[in-house]
Amino acid sequence: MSDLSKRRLKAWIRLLGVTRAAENQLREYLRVNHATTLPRFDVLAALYRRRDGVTMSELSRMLLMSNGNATAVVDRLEGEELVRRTPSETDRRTVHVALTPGGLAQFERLAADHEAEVDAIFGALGQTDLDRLTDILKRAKGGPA
Amino acid sequence: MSDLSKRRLKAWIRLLGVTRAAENQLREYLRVNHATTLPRFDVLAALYRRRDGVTMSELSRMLLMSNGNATAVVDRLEGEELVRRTPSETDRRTVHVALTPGGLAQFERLAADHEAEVDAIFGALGQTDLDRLTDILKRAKGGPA
DNA sequence: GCTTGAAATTTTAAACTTGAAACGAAATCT
DNA sequence: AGATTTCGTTTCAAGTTTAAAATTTCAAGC
Repeated sequence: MSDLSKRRLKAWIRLLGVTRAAENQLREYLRVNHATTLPRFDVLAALYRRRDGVTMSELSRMLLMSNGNATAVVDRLEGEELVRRTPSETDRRTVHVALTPGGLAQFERLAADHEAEVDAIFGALGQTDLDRLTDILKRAKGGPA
Repeated sequence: MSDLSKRRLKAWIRLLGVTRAAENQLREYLRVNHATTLPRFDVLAALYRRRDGVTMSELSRMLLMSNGNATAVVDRLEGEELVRRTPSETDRRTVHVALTPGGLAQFERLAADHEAEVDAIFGALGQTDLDRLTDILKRAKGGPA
């Protein structure tokens, strides 16, 4: 139980606190102003980034959620016609998920507001802060692998 | 849509990714090695920090979760005799929640392992990194209020 | 004392989340 | 080819989470 170990723990607790607070604020924002939720937004954002579509497995890996959960969220979005499932031509196990035109339109309306809200939450951080933060997080994650 | 705004968004996405990855790793660790979950651990940790007990409202504020959710988690922990609810003497609306001796013992078994796991996850970060990270997170949170 | 409003908690319904199990399909190995 | 294993997805049960409504209690003002 070294001193450095305790400092890592404290930093993690603070990291968790800031992240949860920001998530709560974004969740509230999406709920009040756009009547949607964070997981829905996350899925739409992932599909926006990969416009050609992704498999269910890719999706759950991108969002760090279980495959079972990805199925459930996509089910709901599909029910609202925001997302479309297409069976793969080459592998009958695989399913491709992609935005519908309606889903694309909805996401584009959301994205700008979402960015503005993030900008407000982290408004206290300037260029140098962001660079340092990004550098630290990069090394925390995969390490210099 | 300034450039700085986009950088804040990217930093937030990375922050979220690192935090979720770490949470997933800790969740898995607690599940496999201690047959428990993150929310249970969080509640026990909060009650360990405030050994005299806290009210339900305090608890939900500390953990940034809804009051209804705090009720549910405490219900289960109470069912397992890890936690005890005591009505307040002075205010009949309030309930004090505290660790039972068994809950205290279980948390102390968990805490060291948890710290070691956090230490492993963030092992790439040294003293300077942690200081910088903490400083940035402090300013991100409340701002210089 | 009575009313009104705020506070603390619980309850409820719906959504989210996970891990495990089930399923069909593809790949590998004899 | 046939058997086994692996892969991709869905289904399932249990637990987590939230927001909103309901309940009970307290505090103030009248």
